[in-house]
Amino acid sequence: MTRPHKPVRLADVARRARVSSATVSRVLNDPLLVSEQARSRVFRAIEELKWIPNGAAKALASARSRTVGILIPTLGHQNFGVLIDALQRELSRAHLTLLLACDEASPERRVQQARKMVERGIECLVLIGESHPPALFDLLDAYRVPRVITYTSGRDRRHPCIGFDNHAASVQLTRHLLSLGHRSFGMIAHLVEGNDRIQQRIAGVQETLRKEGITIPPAHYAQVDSRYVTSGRDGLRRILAARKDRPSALICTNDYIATGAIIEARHLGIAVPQDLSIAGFDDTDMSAHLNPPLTTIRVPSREMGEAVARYIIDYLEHGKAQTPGPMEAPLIVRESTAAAKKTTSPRRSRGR
Amino acid sequence: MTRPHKPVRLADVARRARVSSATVSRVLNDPLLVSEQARSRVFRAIEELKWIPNGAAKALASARSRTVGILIPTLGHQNFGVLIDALQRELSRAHLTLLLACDEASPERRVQQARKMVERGIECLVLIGESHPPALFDLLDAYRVPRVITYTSGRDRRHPCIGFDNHAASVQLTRHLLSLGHRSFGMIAHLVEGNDRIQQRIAGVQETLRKEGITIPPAHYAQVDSRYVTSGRDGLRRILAARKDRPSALICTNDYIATGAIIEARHLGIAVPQDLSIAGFDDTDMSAHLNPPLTTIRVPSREMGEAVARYIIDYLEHGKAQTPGPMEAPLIVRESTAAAKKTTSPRRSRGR
DNA sequence: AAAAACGATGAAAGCGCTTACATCCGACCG
DNA sequence: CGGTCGGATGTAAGCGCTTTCATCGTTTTT
Repeated sequence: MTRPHKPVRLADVARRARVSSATVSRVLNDPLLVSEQARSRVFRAIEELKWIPNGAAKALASARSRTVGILIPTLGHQNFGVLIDALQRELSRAHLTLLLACDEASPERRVQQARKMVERGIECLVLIGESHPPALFDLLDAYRVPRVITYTSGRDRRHPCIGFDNHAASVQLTRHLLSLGHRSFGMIAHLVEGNDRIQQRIAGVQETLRKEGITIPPAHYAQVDSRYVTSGRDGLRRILAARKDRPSALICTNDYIATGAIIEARHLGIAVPQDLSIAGFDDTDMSAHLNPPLTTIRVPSREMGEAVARYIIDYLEHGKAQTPGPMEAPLIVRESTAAAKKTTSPRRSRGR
Repeated sequence: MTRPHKPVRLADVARRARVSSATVSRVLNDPLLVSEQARSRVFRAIEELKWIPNGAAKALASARSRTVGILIPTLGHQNFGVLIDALQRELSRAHLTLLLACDEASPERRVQQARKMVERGIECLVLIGESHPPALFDLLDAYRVPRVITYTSGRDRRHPCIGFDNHAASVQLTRHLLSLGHRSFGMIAHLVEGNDRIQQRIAGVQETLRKEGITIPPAHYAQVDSRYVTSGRDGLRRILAARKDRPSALICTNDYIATGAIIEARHLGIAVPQDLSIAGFDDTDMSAHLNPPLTTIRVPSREMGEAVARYIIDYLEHGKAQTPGPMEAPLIVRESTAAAKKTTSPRRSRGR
């Protein structure tokens, strides 16, 4: 049942190299403390014995696990994959390993996963977004586990955040559509409980429109339950079925959904962007290649992953830690958005 | 620098519950050994003290890390994400945590990552595909680390494999095209060093064609270097530029590439499937929604992740372990493939 | 030349758990 | 009623490292 023990231990190496175990340990952790001579004997002994140190013992004795945890909603979303990919690569350069857990559905299970990780001794926990059950943060506080939040630049200043401003990006996107003369908007949003990033994107749109005296009629607002292509198709169909008039611009909370909307539009014979402008959020691999190419916000996944890693390494190894400012999430204008056809309904006066 | 110590230890719980430390440990690991009374006192004490056991100490004392490692080429590919997602969810139900490392590029670095994991005491390593540096397997052997290989059903019987037969699936796909009357084939392949799965897919196509006396002319075989959409576009462009005649069917080694090919075809005014049939491999989220929907092989990512988890749990917890047989990777016929136009060049006689 | 300082090393005490092994106690047996 | 058994518990010896502190030559200082 139990894995048979590998018998080589640090003590064996010490014996072989004719030094004390303390010296072997020093060779590994602070080589300069040891004389050239002893050091090379130790290295040779390690080689010869093919010794691999026991991480658990190391962690126990040093109170350092050299492990970082990440709690992610899902790995089905390419952007998260890219982020983690970058994060892991960077961390590994500092000899830190990544403990991964996925959980979107239940906040309680999320706390449980976090507890498991604390038990594992993670030295830092990476979280996506700010909205997590208080119990989760309490846990981290109680055990003094540093945390870093990513994929958002953070609304409240309670935690270190490394990411971009979902709200601002959303505002920018909306302004783009407004500047093209659009006055009638639709939206397809995937709203998962406690997904603050999406909420901010939605809020960004609505607030910006409200300033222009525009609201999205309920019938033109489709709430869907998955983040994938199908939802975009469903969403658009629902919006078109709801009323006889149709929005001239459609904003989707991510690119998968926007892709679905573009696809469905073509299916229904609606010309994009002539009859309907469509915009997304994320800039997926595919987005530039759609027909028409999708106007969207480019989310800096890789950059976030790398920045998070740098932050963690600085914090853990050098004690100092500085979150970089909010990152750029630029608007990428492509051909899925275009000027609105000349207004058919009387222009409302500007609000405010 | 070092994280301040959380002072609650098992001994504190023992004291509070008025039992020995052994009893506390037993409550956690084998509750039935302990009387109802003592047990509940211990549980209460744990509650009150908010004790979280120290995983490193646990691992050291028990020689069990309850940790599983996975080495993955990249997280940028949705299918890998889905696989890991499923794997992690299942493992966590058995209180096993997942250590993740990504590395595609360098085989040496892969071995290094594996070494790190062995140091961490992983009880099993999950690998994608069979082709890895011998040093990697030597390492696992030396430390008696069980392994399971996935994303392939395995050619050599040296390791437990849980996956599907890339070669067979590829044959099936090719036969489909042949049965539609195609005789002139092109291929876009992304060939990464030591990617056995892709090699098998390619071999499956070529062998099947050869049996019909067909070979893919070098000019119609585009080797690309990324697995993403852009490569598909580039690949198709290259193929079309190379000769004046054009294949009637195009096989791509994955769906991202096939997607790119479809997109580029439309761009160039080539009708799919009338002028060119295109097939992929993977069945991405998008594939069913492309225009036209993509004929492909459905890769059972989620199923593989779950099956791998089950296998590991059985092996680790119950000692017995049985790999399920090869999994289904069905051909999904959609509209991107159709009957070849009536042959324009004289039909070759059947080979062999 | 004695004192002080330093660099290299070793001895040994943990780190916080698990797990033989020993012990105790009441139930059950002949 | 003494002896045996078995369940519940405690004692204490590790698990394989790190790290403090002491030790011991060697330099450097005064």
